[in-house]
Amino acid sequence: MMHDARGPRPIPTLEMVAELAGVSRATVSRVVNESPRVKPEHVQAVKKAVHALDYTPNRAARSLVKRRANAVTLIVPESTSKVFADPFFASVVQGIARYLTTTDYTLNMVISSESTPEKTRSFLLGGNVDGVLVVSHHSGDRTWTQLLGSLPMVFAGRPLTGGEESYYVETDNEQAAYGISRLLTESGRKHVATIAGPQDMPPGVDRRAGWLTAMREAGLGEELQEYGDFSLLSGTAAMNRLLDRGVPIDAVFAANDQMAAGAYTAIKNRGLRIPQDIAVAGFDDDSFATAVTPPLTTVHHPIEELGEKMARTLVKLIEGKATERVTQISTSLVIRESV
Amino acid sequence: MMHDARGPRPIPTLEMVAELAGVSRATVSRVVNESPRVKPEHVQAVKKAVHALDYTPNRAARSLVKRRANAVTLIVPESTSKVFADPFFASVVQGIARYLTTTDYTLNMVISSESTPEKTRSFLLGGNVDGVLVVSHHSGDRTWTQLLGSLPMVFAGRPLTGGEESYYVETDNEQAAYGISRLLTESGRKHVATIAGPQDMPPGVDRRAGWLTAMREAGLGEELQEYGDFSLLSGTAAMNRLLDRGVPIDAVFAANDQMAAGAYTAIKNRGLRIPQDIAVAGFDDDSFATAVTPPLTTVHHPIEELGEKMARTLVKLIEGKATERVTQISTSLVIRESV
DNA sequence: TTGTACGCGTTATCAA
DNA sequence: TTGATAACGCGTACAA
Repeated sequence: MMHDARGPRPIPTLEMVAELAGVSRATVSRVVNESPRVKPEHVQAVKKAVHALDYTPNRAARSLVKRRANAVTLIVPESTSKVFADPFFASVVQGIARYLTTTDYTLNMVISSESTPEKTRSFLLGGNVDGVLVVSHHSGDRTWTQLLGSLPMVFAGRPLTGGEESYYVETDNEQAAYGISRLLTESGRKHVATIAGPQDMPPGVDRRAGWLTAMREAGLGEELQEYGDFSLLSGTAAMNRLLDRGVPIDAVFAANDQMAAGAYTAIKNRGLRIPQDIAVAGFDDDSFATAVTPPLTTVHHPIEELGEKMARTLVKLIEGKATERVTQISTSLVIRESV
Repeated sequence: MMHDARGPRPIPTLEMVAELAGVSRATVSRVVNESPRVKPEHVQAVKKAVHALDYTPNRAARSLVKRRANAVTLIVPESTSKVFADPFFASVVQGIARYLTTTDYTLNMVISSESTPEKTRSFLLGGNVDGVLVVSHHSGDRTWTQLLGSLPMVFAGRPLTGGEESYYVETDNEQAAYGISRLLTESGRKHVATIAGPQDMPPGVDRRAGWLTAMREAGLGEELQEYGDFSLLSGTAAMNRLLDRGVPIDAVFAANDQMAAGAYTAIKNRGLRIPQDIAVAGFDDDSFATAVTPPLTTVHHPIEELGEKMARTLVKLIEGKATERVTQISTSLVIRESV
């Protein structure tokens, strides 16, 4: 019995398929690309050969002639990556990747290190990529809005700059924040505070606005505001500042779950009970929401879906199909035990 | 004043650079690839032209001739992605991406959806990728170990199968677990329990082993073991089972921070205090470690570094350079307030 | 030290 | 309906 001549299996080419199937390369190409006018028996022969050889088209060769990379790039600003405790990023990527595997676009990631913006820029503009996805908390980083004219781009969340022309997918933060704040006021709470996010990010601004609307509607005061940076510790600090004011507080809406979790610490440290003394509501429904005791009542924010829709929009854009410029993600209330 | 003739800027080619610099394409190519023997003045002229045109080599064309994709793929098994609450994944990717931007490899991600294993396989074997990184909790998924002979691969963590031949980066889980368990015994605790991870994953096995060694060394019993699945809720459940045994417990080592955080809930619900009544130690130093009260004493696990080393190893492998088959990541103790 | 010429694997054009 | 053949942009023997 002979040895297999092992070693790295040579990568099959279109030419090899053609030979095996007894047709020309052109015909194989047509079959592979599902071109209509090919004699059925040839189609069969080619498919059989493709299968036998386990042939996969060479992306590089294809890109070269089609002048298209069939790839989209996900940009992760370095600033985001440092605040990585946040489950947001992973979920968005998840959604993006999952959708893209159903297309034949490849997803590649770059960390836009401040050190080499040049390098990133020319990579993007060098024809290596058909489109760009930007996930950043400081959404719409100036750096990238410049690329807007040159390359299809989709942002996660409404960019602060260039919002009029750019494509993005966003949650209706204001509406959702309003909804959960109302939950607080309607349950009879009279002194409803908020721990708002940074006011230089849309989610920070909008979630605060939603709270504000609910307060006005309920005829409650607007004084009980403090700001955090979406981190857990900042939530604790903000809650402490609120409690230090010495005025009654019987509920608080935090602009995300991490800050809500932080608020728990401050509240419990003063011997106050959740929700009996102070009701707490959050936003995002991330892993922190169930990590705390009592489990947090919050806004369910389908982040993976956000990623998926970003990718879907980008692909349409690349292929020149009609697409909404802004896509809304819908949220829902998750009632747990903190209100 | 004339209008700029805007519109999508044509992508500059090597040929255009050559023309502008007044040399042949071959010379430009040599300059771009830092080939030594080029007349200095030509080098200057070419560099100038490259800059003027903002020229970037076309990856596709380059791949085609070099028969190399200059790309590595990160595989995320779908099973991992469903348990996405875990900060582990994001950090690993972070580390990988950050390192790769310093090389000229591109990082692309695929979710290995169970639905299309074929597609993934032929993508990988089709010459579109020079190497593969696998990040999975059930490390060394059978699916991928099959590729071992055909493509350079690096795993996050020691694979359960194929561990003898594959390249991987891992934390010395056992040593670290031993270290933090000793912290418990040496502080005078006499009834030290563990909430171990699943015994079908190396981190689960090894962290438990480390605890066991510490117990034996201290002459303490080995009975106080319960298992979780690394999730927060499983931590609570396991701790409850331990407490329900009705025997004394004055310390517990959880195999990760999430389970430790879960244990907090169970402990507090019984009116016990941390660390006065029960000391708690975790593993990973992830965001949960500081999210809980009191802050968790744990093992600092530099996950981003793990990602970086994976990428570094893979690149060496691809380029045929010598590399250790297994790389160890070192940990350290983080003393907070739970012990 | 430089340039010419060929080939990488694929698709597109055109003639048959 | 098919098959030659010419690009696509680049690297690299080889010759000069």
